[in-house]
Amino acid sequence: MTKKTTIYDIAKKLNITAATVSRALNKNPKISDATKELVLKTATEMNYEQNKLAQALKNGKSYNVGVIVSRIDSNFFASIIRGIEEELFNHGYHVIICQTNNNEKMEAENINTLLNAQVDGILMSISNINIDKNIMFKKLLNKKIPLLFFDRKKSIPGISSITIDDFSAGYKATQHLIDEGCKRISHLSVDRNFEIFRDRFLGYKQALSDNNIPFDESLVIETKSNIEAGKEATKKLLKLQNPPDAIFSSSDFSALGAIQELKSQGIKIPQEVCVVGFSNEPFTKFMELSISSIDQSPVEMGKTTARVFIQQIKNKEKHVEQKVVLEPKLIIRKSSSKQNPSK
Amino acid sequence: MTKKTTIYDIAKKLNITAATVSRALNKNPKISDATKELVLKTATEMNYEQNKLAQALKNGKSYNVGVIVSRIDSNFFASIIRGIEEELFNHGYHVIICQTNNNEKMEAENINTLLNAQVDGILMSISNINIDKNIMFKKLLNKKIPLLFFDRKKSIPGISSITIDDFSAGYKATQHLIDEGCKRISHLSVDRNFEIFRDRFLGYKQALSDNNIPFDESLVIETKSNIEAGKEATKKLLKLQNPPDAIFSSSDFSALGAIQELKSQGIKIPQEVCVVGFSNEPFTKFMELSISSIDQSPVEMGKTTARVFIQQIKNKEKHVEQKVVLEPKLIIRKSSSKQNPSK
DNA sequence: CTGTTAGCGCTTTCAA
DNA sequence: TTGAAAGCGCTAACAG
Repeated sequence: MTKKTTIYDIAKKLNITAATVSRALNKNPKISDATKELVLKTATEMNYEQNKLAQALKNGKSYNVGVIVSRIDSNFFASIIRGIEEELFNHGYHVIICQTNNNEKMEAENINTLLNAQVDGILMSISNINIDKNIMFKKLLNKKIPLLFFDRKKSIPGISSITIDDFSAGYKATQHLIDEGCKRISHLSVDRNFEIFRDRFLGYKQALSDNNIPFDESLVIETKSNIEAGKEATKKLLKLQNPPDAIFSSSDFSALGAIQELKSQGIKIPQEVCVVGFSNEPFTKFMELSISSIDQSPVEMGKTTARVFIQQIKNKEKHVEQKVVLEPKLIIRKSSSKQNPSK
Repeated sequence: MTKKTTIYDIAKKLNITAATVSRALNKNPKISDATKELVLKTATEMNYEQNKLAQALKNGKSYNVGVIVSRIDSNFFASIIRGIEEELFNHGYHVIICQTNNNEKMEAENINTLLNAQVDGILMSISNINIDKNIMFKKLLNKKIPLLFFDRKKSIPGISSITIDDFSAGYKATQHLIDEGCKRISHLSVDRNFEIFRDRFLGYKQALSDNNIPFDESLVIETKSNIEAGKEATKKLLKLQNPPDAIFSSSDFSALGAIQELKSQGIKIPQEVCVVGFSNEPFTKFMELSISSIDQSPVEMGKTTARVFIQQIKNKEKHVEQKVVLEPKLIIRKSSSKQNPSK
């Protein structure tokens, strides 16, 4: 519980000046090896600890990075953050996390407090904030600190983003279902104001078109990303005159709901209806009837986001806009393997 | 991209002094409402943003709290962090997350960088650090900033902890299996150097004893917390002369492994063997054969941890040691419901 | 109710 | 190679 030792204490003890101590500690080449060593030694002796705060104030660099997500207790975001943290830690940065619950007000508030905290950058999966009107967001854009989007992005000139190719993901999933012999493929979509969900939908549509399967509006239902919603949507689909023989869901949770509903109505999966989800949530693999899904390699996405951030920090002025697009992986499991249901 | 405005800029514009501006901004009661209003107004006009760094340096309070866990991409820890963040946000604190991967070196390093970053407190789920020998940890204990344990604690005088009653959890799970009519209950344990795993084991043992069921060493296997380990352990158990009719696992993942192994050997669950896991991971609920488990209410645990931290910060000197013990909830699902397998 | 002054701990010109 | 001095932006004690 002793008083903190500062560079002044070290300086006094060594009869040198604080500036020299500072330089020695920072391995400044203009300091003689002798004093360097001496300073380092006494520093540890006196239990000296660098005060990053003072350093940050002086240098205008806090070595803190803000990460904004809707919620952290989703495997997808948690994995991204894991990637970010691991990568950034190696560069001496700390990660401050903020949750928005998809609430615009919270998004703005988080940006605000992060800016006040003088973070060196903000990495965010953007949700409902209005990028044209929101004052906080505009303020953020005017800052010199890098802003990066991951997963959920908005297209803004000069702003980098790290995403997966959601169009390709939608396409792959749909093509796979077609390859399995499905003819009437329905799609459980989520709010298509989000680019990611719109792109998945467009990929789905394109795959149909490329295979000369007519697009049927009634087979597309926009719903929430949860089990109950998946059930409800599936109920509706099954009431159609001509019900689907496959469901591609933009969410693993609604895919699970769909499966539960299908089962409860005695419909065989995958024989009668194939199902593919999205995100490769852990549970999809664990189910007895394992669920096919799209893997977004979230840890990799996080690491990449961190790397791009580091690049931008290093390059100072020339913040080249980077649009990194990771390729999604289709994971085929039982819920959509007619050929080889033992898979 | 304009230069940051400081309180000095505001002061100059208003022909008052920076101190007054500071006071006005901080709603100091000794400032006239007139100037207060004026300052606030010009502050927003000039796009003023408080620099928390300077404030922190001056006050010795960063309003940052460090949270150390083994990994963030586990539903349990992610949920705890969710709770912590939500609660702390309301008090103006930010959460810096660190992952250790159960590695002592990383644990120490994280403590070190967090202290350098001048966090106002450290909330951690401790794993392998040696509290008697590790220099960094001792340094931490000598600090005036609060240290709190959640979930995985060590008993240290003066240090508060927020845990669940793991003994009770082990007891409840075992008692439930006994109530289901199981006679030979095995236990998949994890490294019992951790208090939590030891306590679960002890609860298990106590329940057996209270029900006059002899404790059989051969039914207890210490294993890792993953599917493969669960399978392996179960294989061993099934080779016993007198195999178990129930498995209580300290981990949902090894419980899942156990279930997979049992099934592959054609053993009926729960009719022939009942299974109870631990942690109430999301997947346990989603399985067709849903898995009974112990819910640790992680979000609540996080919120409670945050609240205790806030208390300690407010009470300054009198850091009363608090040992909050939350009651675990047994969630009975299909994997252990002989009576009512439809449950 | 407001101004003056000093300082949190560190870095960084400028000089020597 | 090192020292002296100023300042990052803010707050608090003291004075008026």
